[in-house]
Amino acid sequence: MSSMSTKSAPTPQRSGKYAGKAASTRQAERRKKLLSAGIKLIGREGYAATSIDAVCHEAGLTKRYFYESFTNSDQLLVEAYRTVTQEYLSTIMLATRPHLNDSRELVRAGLQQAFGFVKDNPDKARLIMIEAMSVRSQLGQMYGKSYNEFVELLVGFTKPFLPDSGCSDTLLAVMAKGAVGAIIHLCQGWIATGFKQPVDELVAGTELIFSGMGRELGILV
Amino acid sequence: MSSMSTKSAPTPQRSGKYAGKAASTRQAERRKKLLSAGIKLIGREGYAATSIDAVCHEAGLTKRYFYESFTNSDQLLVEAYRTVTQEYLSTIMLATRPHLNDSRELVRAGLQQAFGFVKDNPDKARLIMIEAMSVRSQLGQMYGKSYNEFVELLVGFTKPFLPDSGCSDTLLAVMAKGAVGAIIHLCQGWIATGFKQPVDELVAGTELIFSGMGRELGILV
DNA sequence: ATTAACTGACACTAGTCAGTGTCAAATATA
DNA sequence: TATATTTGACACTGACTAGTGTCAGTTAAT
Repeated sequence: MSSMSTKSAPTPQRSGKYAGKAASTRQAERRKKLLSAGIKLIGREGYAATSIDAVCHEAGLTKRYFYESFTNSDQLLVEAYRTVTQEYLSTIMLATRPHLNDSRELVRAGLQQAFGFVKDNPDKARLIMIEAMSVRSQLGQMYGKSYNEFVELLVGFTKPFLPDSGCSDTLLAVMAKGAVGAIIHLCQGWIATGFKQPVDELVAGTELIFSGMGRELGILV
Repeated sequence: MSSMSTKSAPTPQRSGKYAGKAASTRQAERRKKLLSAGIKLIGREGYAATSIDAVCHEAGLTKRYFYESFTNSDQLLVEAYRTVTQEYLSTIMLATRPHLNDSRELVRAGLQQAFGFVKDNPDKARLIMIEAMSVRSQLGQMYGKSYNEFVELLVGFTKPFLPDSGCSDTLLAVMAKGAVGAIIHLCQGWIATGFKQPVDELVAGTELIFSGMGRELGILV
């Protein structure tokens, strides 16, 4: 197994640098290129229509480097999904940060960003909201997981305003999941129809749903 | 092009019957078998993993008969989707018919059936709620269309209870789409986790969402 | 019984794509 | 300059599958 003695370990003549960059740096750059290419193509053409060759071509790399960073296309999808979902959640958290103490403004800012991101990043949105759920294998769990993060974010937003009586946690969870589902579904339809409808209408309608839920939960609006 | 004269039109020696059934009957039966097989396999294994050969095998027929009824697997999916969606809507309309004048009971009965159908027909549910949306091509429009039928059903339910003031039609449409989205999304998660959660919890949570929306719209609850 | 339509099993083609291998050119160090 | 590593282009294999074709056996009617 291990190289034995004098001759079997040839003295490395290089440090791993190439084009002025360390091996790990280059590797990371390649991975990032592939990920971006994957996000773009899967979001634009769909997962089923996106071949590994196409991703590599889009990234300006060859297959060997694909298999350097991913074991198969499923894993690329999983990583792409994770990356974009993370980004999506981050931008929403960022947009809502200034409004954490005003429930009305909190909802508005959150929804504005939730829909705004989709319009500004249609490929990414298609990826996480449409393509991701079709794939079995690992992603099924993956999808559920990030989805829960989303739900937890919402519950986290809600909790501070909640009167401590009210409804059970399970019920609250169902409602939060439903609310997330409403947003996602509206986005899906919005994407499918080429963003015809103005953002404000979507936000306004969703706001009403949320404020209704708030009322139902005993939150003053 | 057209057959010319005396000899070119050989006298047909049969009426088209076979196994005691007319040609059109047999054709329809085969089509139905293929459709059922498609629904089962696509719902169970996913569209991407379902080959035409597999559908034919499941149906107990050979490929020639597939192409007798469908031009390609996309079309099978479209027809399967149309069929199952129709069935789904019908059962909901049936379940709600006795409660058209009591908004509370109407919602309860509708939701009970909306979730109940999913649990009773997991393959069909997976087909129309998960597999269908992933496919581009014709189905994109198809999906949007049936989806709208769903929304219109909901708006139709709501209208009789609606005070004529209130909100615009566009806003109402957004809310209805959101509500449908909430249900579908809850179902998707439910399917993915193997129906662990009891139906009643889902119904109860969704009821709250609906009653909140009702309040927001000025419907007395 | 003979003939023609129908049926089912299966062979065949052509295209796609995942995953691996080869080789020459480019780059860094000695 | 000489050597080893990194890189990119591309060939190659094997598996899968859509769509078409063939052919022998079965059924219905003359």
